[in-house]
Amino acid sequence: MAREKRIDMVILGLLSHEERSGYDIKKQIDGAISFFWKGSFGNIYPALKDLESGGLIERNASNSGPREKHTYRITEAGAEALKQWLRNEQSVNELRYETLLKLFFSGCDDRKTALKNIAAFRKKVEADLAILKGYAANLEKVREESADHTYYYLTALFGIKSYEAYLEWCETAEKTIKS
Amino acid sequence: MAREKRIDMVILGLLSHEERSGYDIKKQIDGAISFFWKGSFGNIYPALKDLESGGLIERNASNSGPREKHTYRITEAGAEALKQWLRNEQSVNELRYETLLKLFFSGCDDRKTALKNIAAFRKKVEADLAILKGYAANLEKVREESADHTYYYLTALFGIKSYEAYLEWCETAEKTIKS
DNA sequence: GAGGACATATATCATATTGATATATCACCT
DNA sequence: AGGTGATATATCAATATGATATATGTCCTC
Repeated sequence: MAREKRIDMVILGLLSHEERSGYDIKKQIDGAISFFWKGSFGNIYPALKDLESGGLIERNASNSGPREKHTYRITEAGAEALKQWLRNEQSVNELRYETLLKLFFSGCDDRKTALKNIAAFRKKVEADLAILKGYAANLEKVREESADHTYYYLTALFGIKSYEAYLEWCETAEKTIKS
Repeated sequence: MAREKRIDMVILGLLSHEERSGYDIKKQIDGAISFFWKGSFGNIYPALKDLESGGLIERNASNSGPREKHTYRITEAGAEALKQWLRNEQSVNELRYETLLKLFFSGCDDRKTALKNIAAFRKKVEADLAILKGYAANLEKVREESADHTYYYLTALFGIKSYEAYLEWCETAEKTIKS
């Protein structure tokens, strides 16, 4: 069997707080979640249909607005499935870093190429780190309000710590390659 | 268009050093490369055929041994394609961390679940860190021999620095959740 | 030397994901 | 009236994953 559909769990997790449409879900994933998990319309919409036919979510009556938009709510079975997944300690954690792949094969070209790739990586990391820091600062203010905010904060902190380590590594890597 | 086939570049990079079979390539990816890029038979074998028909690699005459095994060598066109890719500064770098996804939604269950997931994550990171450290120690010894080894070492160092940051984060996360 | 376990070697398939594109409405500004 | 960009859903080709199928070679043990 191929890997389980994690997008199902992302959807259930997001719906556990509030009713949402597919479009809303995509926007949310693109925000806070995207740095550790991705989602696309191409898997969100089919997943919504599957979850509905499996009884894990229910579709609300078309909203009153003029535009076609259907929101979904989580069912009890859905909440149970979400909990089961949370309680399963086995998790897939993987990196897909093309920058490291290029560095690994950098012996095939001169060192300037390697340095350029590291410089581009550093630039991206610096930009993303600034975003994460702003996000975490906002979350820290509201951490007392609910446990959820604490968890959101901790995922952001993970990114901050990682990215800071990446920047330190860039220093070392640049020095090593130049020497 | 869907994302470019990076497996092609992994194969070209590996073949740029030595002739190999699909099986050899898989083994190599599973070793040093797997912590930042994955490959499977399901995409390696089709990619070998595509690369061959595109003239980027050539298949050697079946080897003398009794078992079916064909090795491939890189062509000049293949080496050029590899360089072009190396010189393209745009790279896809992404995380897929189910542990963070679970943590993000941990408000749906009690804090014990969150702590268990972090503990499992920590255990895995500690094990992988030990492997990476052993790998890096071996590479440091032979770093003078060729530029390649320096690059291999730097990718391992990236893993070590990241994983050490992860472990620090685990400490903070556990304390925060318990308090 | 028969049998089992495991590594070697290639191939294929169902499922999952990505990234792009298509289509259409709505909100806002000029 | 026209343009831009956000909202909203849907679908598709290309790609990747993980499992399975098939078969041979090697090594150890009983």
